[in-house]
Amino acid sequence: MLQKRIDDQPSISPEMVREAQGILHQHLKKVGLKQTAQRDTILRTFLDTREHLSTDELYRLVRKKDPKIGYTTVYRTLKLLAECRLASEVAFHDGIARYEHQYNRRSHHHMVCTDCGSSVEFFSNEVERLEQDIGRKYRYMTTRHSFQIYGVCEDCRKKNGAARVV
Amino acid sequence: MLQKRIDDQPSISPEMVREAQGILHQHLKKVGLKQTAQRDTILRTFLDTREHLSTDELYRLVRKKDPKIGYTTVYRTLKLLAECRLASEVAFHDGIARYEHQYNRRSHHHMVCTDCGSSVEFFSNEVERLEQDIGRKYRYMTTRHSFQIYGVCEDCRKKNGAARVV
DNA sequence: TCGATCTTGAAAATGAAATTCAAAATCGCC
DNA sequence: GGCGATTTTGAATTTCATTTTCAAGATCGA
Ligand SMILES: [Mn+2]
Ligand SMILES: [Mn+2]
Ligand SMILES: [Zn+2]
Ligand SMILES: [Zn+2]
Repeated sequence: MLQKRIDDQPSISPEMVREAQGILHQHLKKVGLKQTAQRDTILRTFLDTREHLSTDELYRLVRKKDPKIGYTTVYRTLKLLAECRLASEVAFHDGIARYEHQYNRRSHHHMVCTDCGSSVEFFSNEVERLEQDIGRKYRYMTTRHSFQIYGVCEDCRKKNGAARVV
Repeated sequence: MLQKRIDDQPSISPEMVREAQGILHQHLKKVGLKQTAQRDTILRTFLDTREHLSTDELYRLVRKKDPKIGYTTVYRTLKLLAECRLASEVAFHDGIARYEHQYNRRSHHHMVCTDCGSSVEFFSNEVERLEQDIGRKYRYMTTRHSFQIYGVCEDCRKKNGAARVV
């Protein structure tokens, strides 16, 4: 899946990788789980990307670093990363769960092309504020929100236009 | 699933049922499909509710009116209703697709309790405007958006608070 | 009425997510 | 360093909503 990005952030620095691993290790200790080489490999592979990865996509990347790591472990580790706020699930409504970096990352939303699946990220303070306002109004203790815009990107409109002429 | 409602609209009038059926029949003719008793029964059952129904929930209601109607027909008819804008899918992220009335209904969004699954509806012009703004900015032809707030409702907080004391 | 076309619904297939379980690894403790 | 209780791993299996299949039945224009 293609990714068009608004911000062109550099890949994550070694210090941030160490910091992120520290967060994972601390979380593991806190909930009585154990450090493993698999979990570290999966975290490092995840940090190496800036995409919105499905479990399967991350699994394929992890396999290159250690072919013995199984799909189930990747699936379970992604849940762990979400637990300690290193990753968060993004809903593109294509029927599969996707994850992206969350640590040291500015909160943002996505506009998704329903033709090619590519996406752009955008920022909106209004949406953040709305969560607070509506939560207060109806006495919910809000935890998160989900906001996506769907449409057809310029490239796909051009392609489809050309196809129609033929 | 419980439904707390902001607006307390009366159940749909006979005129609106007729009107909605007209819209379905017109759509069927337009795309070369046929009128059937099953489709009419499913539409009427759907209009009788004001909930956010899963296919299975609607199927159970339809069965009471005509036990011979199968799950697959309900599933397919809900897609038809969405096609002709009588229904729309709502994403509560509980793993199943839900549908609600769309015809003559003000556009709105949902705040969902992650404990009990109940929801409140709210209105926001800002969100509608944001779809336009972001679409224009990144040259997407936008078709729709999806916005939900998640949290814990007051009732669930009370219950959990009580449980904690015990 | 006729017949081409569409519909129906039980059954099967699909596919992502979740669970199972026995062998292997971790880590606090001595 | 080694012990052993506890957790992890990963292949295999299960789950479950959704989607497809297909043969018998219904629709509707001519
Ligand atoms: Mn993103
Ligand atoms: Mn609603
Ligand atoms: Zn596109
Ligand atoms: Zn609740």
